[in-house]
Amino acid sequence: DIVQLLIRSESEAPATASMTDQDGEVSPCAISNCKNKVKKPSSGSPSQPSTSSRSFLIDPGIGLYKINELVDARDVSIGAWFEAHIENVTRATKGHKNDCMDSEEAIYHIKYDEYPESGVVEMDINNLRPRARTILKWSELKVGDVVMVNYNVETPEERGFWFDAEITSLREISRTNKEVHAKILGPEDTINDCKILFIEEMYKIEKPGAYPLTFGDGDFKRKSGPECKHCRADPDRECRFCSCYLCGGKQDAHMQLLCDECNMAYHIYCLNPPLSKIPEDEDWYCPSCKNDSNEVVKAGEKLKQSKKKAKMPSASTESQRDWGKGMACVGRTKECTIVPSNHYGPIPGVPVGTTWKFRVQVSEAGVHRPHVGGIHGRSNDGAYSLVLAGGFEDEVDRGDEFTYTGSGGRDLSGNKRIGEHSFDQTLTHMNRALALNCDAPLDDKNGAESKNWRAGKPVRVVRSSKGRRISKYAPEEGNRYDGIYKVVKYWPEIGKCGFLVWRYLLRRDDVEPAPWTSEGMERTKKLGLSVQYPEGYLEAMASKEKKDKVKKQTVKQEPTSQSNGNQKRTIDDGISSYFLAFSTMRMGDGGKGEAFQLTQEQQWLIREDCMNQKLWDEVLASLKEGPNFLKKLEQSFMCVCCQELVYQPVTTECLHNVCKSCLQRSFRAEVFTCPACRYDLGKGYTMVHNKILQTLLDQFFPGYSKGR
DNA sequence: CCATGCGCTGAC
DNA sequence: GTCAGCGCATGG
Repeated sequence: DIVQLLIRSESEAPATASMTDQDGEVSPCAISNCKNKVKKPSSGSPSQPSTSSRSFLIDPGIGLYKINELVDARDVSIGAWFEAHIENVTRATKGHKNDCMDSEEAIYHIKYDEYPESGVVEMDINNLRPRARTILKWSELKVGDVVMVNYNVETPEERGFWFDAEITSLREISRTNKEVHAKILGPEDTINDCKILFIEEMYKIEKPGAYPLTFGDGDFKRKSGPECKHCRADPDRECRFCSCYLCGGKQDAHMQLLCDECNMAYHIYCLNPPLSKIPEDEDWYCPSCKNDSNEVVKAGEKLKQSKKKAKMPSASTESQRDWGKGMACVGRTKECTIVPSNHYGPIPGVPVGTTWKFRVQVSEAGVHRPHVGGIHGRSNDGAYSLVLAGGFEDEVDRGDEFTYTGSGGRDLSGNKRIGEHSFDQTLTHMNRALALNCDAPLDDKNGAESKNWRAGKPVRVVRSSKGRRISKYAPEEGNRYDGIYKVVKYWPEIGKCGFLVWRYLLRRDDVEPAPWTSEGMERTKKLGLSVQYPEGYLEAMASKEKKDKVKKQTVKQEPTSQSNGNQKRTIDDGISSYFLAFSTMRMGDGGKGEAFQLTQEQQWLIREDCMNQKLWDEVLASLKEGPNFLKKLEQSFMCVCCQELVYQPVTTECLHNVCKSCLQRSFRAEVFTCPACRYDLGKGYTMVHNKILQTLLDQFFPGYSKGR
């Protein structure tokens, strides 16, 4: 399966090393390194690449592309054409192969040769159009041209998605219609006379053989029944090439205009304003397709400043500072996907006591997502987490109980993130969110107190070392996750700053011991929780301070530097219960940490999930590794399609676990094989939701289902 | 699209 | 030691 290949390529490709490769060489296709199941052609031809057939329209190493919408815009103008090498294809976030072919969310990493400063950009395949292969027009077709064709040819055989064909004859039927015959160029199945049915989505090959001949491996199967001549699907099914993009109708084909940019069809009468007749001009572009030649960035030209950047104050100032180099302005490199951003309660796998040097890391871990803000919440829902950083002198911290101050009331002029207190706070935005956590009716005048504070919504609390100036519970370094607290009451008052502030009383309600208690310290030690630094940070600091020959850090950082932890859950009430999951086993071989203890129910469920017995055996072997158990579990039950923990898993006959929705998407695209191993499941396959596995995963990763 | 923000660092 | 001011994620 293509998606799997992409994923493999991510793990096998030397990501950063090859990114900096400046020699201009086309990097070998990462996909070809994979042990994929795509059948190689049995005989080679000079023009056939030595790599196995590639499965994607976009290949490493091919030329000029257009970005309409960047997932990560960095320094690139949206809508720009630019010249680039596809460095490797890293990830298809969603969708099956066939979906990716003509739609949504495949994400690529590419390298700009001309714009090395732009680095890695992720983009949406749908907005990435190969221009090195000219999109053809009927008027340009000549006998002898080599073109890329796919399902637009009528052949006696079933074919893959894309292959080269040489035009052998042309006969003009009308201004808009030609009968075109071609010879397919291929190593094993040269077909002398095939008919090209339509030309949309067809590309002229400027250097025949320079591109892979085959992009698919024959997944497209001709159907025996009636079919649309464009998509070859059921004639009643909507086809993007012959249905009007606006009304969806197929009628009045002679009244349809095809956009020369996106190739979509439009009824002239559906347009706004409508056209009375087919325009004389050869080219026509639909309203949503820009065709501004100023937008094309030629090789060697500088990219235009992106709109977003142009708006920023930095555009007008001539600052010499190299913003973005240090940790002041970096972006996330990871994202917590195991639970949604509006998740209440602990993050599965992050034990109390986990400490990160920088706020951005806390964000990556999903414990407190905003980079700067103190409260994370939603004004109509509640607050999920907060950071105690001693921003207000009049806050009191007694460890298991503390007062906290809302946000706002600060003068942020001058593009600041924190500033002088200069006006009253209101119970809106995050302040309202935090108030909603209190189990009492909202009162934005006088505040409120809960009669049953434990019934409030849980808040993850992080203490920052900055809080040391007012609190002895703050960590010495970095930001430490201290567990779950609840809002006991909140009230407005005039703070030391002289303005009205909203104040909150939070009280700890967590079964995991607090890090400053003796029990907590012991556990921190046992789990080996030391301050985590960003990857390469310590090394960078060390080389920066060469004069300090004395190595301060004797503790070597673990390569993944990710926090680990374990937990189990019986009631999903948002209260941390990792602690119950551990038995304090003694580790004989120097292994640190606590072993993960399964409940009776979990043991029973695992035994019941007999189809996954082999997988469970593997996973259970890491029970002793405590903190690594959940990691291993997550890996083992990852869906190959969406790259996340399987949701509503279907365990296939070939013993792979795929999200039901992912499998359904594959089936909708008429691919009836297992996404993991291509085992033919058959069109009539009944997808059975493995509820036992779902129950188990919900227990191990509380909250993850809610994000799906 | 815009507003918000209990960080962070290099320059002074 | 102080401080200006950046990108970024997030919510609305």
